[in-house]
Amino acid sequence: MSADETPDQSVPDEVHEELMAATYRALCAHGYADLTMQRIADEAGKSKSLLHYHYGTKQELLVAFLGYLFDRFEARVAATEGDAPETRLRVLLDKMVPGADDDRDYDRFGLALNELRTQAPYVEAYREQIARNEAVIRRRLADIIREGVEKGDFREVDADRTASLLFAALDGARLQRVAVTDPSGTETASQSAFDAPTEVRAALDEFVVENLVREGGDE
Amino acid sequence: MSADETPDQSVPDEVHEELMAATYRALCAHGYADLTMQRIADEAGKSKSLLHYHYGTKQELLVAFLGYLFDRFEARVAATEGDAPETRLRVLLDKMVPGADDDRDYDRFGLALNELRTQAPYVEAYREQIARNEAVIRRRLADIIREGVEKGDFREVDADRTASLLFAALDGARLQRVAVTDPSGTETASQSAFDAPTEVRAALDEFVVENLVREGGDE
DNA sequence: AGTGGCTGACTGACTAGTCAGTTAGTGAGT
DNA sequence: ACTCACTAACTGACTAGTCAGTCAGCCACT
Repeated sequence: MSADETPDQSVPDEVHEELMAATYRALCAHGYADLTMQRIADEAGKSKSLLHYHYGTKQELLVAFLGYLFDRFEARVAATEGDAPETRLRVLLDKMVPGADDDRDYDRFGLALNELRTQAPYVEAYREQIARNEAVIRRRLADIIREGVEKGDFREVDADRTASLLFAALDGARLQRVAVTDPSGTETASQSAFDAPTEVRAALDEFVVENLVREGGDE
Repeated sequence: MSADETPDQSVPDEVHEELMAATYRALCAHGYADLTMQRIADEAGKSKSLLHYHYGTKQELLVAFLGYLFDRFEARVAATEGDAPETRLRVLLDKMVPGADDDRDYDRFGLALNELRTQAPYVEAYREQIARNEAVIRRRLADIIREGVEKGDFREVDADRTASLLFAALDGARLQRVAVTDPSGTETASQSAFDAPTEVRAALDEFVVENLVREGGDE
């Protein structure tokens, strides 16, 4: 089935799921820089050797993990198919920058994922996997915008370019929140009471979404 | 106990400059994850012990380095003072996302700096320094926009919010370019011939800057 | 009785940080 | 001018610790 990215070794689905979930938890708990095979093993309640047994190297395990994440994201996004472009756009944007109401440790995870991503330029296997994932997401954004333009809901804009802006801005916003936010909960520095993702979402709505949507005929 | 908490004062200017430059080069060459005291020392042609002698720990050395970077950026930005808001805005944006024509290893450095930044949530000393730096940059953006609004060059927008969007978008763009770009020069994956920063700059010009600049009466 | 899933003990490579000691320079007393 | 005392800059060798990856063998099946 979806045990696609691990070519030779057929990891039993049940074990695979368990180890991927353990990797997720370990990333949330320790971040990528302090992620060790031992910590993942501890999180799974299994031995470190088992990880090597199933995935070979740490790098291969993490590539498998990226594939696992991608599958999950795709599944979530596919659920919105069929809705109106504007709705789908807003939902997708919300999905990419979870508000404070969302999953508590999503922040910690997004943080760790960003760490992992910064390693992409140095690790070809990461780079491939990540580039593939992001290209698909960006394409989805562009498709939604294109659909909106065709249906007449949106102004005639360059869909790819607009998608790039949205993607980049949200990405940057997430990065900023994450960089300034202390995961232990304490508020830091002088510039508090300022939430980058919220600000950016508001600005995007003002400049892009509102600007995109044609006057008249909604709701 | 010789190594004190105040590196900038205790380290002789000449040596400080040399070691900071060596740190810069070491970051370009190896990235943050593979940055070791030995590599910095090698780059400086000095011993590893010297780094510890002057800065105490690796963390303190890197905090000093962030301060060094910040000073340099401030100096560069201050040079544009006095120009028209629109010009200053465009120049500053260009400065934040260097085109392909710019410094060759700026890409590699920006990459390493992103790595370092992702460690901010885990290292309070980094977080403080980085938050301080970014707050000042964002404030500069906002000031320029505010000035533009006051002079009547720009539409009446929320300066802080707009600055946040610009900052976040450019940040995300830089991150994306960097994540997909292979530092060794080889083109990767299918999605080539697409430069995120360029796309985003274009989109920002379309949605924000053009939108910002007054062209006679509208609204 | 043999195979796949799994483990504990181990290794080799590597790293931040320490420490005793060297070198070069400065200034004071004679 | 020549020691002597002191100090800052600097180094090589070392410690203590971490980590990915290996390997011989255990256990539960069939």
